[in-house]
Amino acid sequence: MEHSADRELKNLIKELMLGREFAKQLQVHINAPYSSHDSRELLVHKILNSYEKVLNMLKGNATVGLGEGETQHNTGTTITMSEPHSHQNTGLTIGTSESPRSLTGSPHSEDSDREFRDQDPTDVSRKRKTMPRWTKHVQVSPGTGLEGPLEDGFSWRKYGQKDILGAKYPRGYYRCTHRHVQGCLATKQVQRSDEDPTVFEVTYRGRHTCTQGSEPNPPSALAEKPESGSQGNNQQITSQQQQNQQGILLSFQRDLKVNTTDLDSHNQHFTTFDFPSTSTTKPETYAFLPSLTSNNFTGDLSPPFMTPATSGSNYFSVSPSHISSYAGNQISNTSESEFANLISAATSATNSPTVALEFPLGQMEFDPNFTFDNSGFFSELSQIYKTKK
DNA sequence: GTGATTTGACCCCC
DNA sequence: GGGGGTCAAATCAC
Repeated sequence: MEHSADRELKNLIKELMLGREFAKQLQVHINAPYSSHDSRELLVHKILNSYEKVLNMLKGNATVGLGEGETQHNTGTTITMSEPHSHQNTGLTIGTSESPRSLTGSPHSEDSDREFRDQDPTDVSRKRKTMPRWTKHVQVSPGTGLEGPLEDGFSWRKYGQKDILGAKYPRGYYRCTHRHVQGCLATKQVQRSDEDPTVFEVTYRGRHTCTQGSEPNPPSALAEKPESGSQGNNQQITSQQQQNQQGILLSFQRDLKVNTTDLDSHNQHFTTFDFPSTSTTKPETYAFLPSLTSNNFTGDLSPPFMTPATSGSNYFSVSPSHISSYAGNQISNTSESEFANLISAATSATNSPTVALEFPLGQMEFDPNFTFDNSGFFSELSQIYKTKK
């Protein structure tokens, strides 16, 4: 079994190294004016594929459920992450094998779902099943006139509304505005609560694969228009999304409360986030994922945690220097430090939540200056991984 | 003119 | 077969 673990670990490392190589290539492309959008997308796709393989490997070995009604409680809004295969909010094995299908799809297609379905119906079915879901309960202040829950930092486009059996109010269906351009598959559903019309149940599905870097929003968009129609969840960190984070924070501070009642009891290994009720924390200290397609990495490595708005996203933040150092490193380190770097790169290269949640981060103590290229951390991580076998 | 929303219809999954 | 999710044409708003 030990040998098996070693072998799997080597496979993990191998796959991560592959991903890192793609990331390096991507970095070159990002900085190269001649690089085409398609080639960058292809690289992103390769990277994601690589990391998803890793995540699947990890899932098979270190699956950790958050348990029923996994929530995070801080100020009042309830966030519930759902088992991807289940339509019930019964728990979470955070992680999805879904790949950003539209990254390779034709961006001109309005109907990306159907197009994809035509390509591989079976896969679509699987993707739909494995699409990560998480739900927020958002209370709006009466009299705000808001019919839908709040901007949350992303731009959404409504594509449907349907009356739901047994529900007083229709359910609204939204998808990412960048779906066509960037193939972002993030969607959300907004359902007003029967019991309390001021409460909206917002169910997010899928991850934001949009970088939004290719069409940056005005930096002040959120700050100046906090009540704008843009809504959504956060999955990646780009320059724009960092701004989005501010909007998210403002939004959550204003309207949301995070219920983490059951979280600790279900998994004490998790690094729980502490969502501040006041806005003294820098947005970038929240763990939003640096986008691969943006070289505008920001953020220090403040304590990693996940914000409700990033449920289903990474909660590692990586500093630019770290990223660049990864890209510049030769693969010549010890296996553990290499693993450390790779994991770090991996966590920065995918917005899948799997890595973060399936590593018992809580066993490590994070200090405010912690960095993920800390080889000690990954040495321990590697050790934990082995002992779980 | 362009982009967002509405809404009836269609498709898929349970 | 029914319900939920999505599509896409029509309509609206800017």
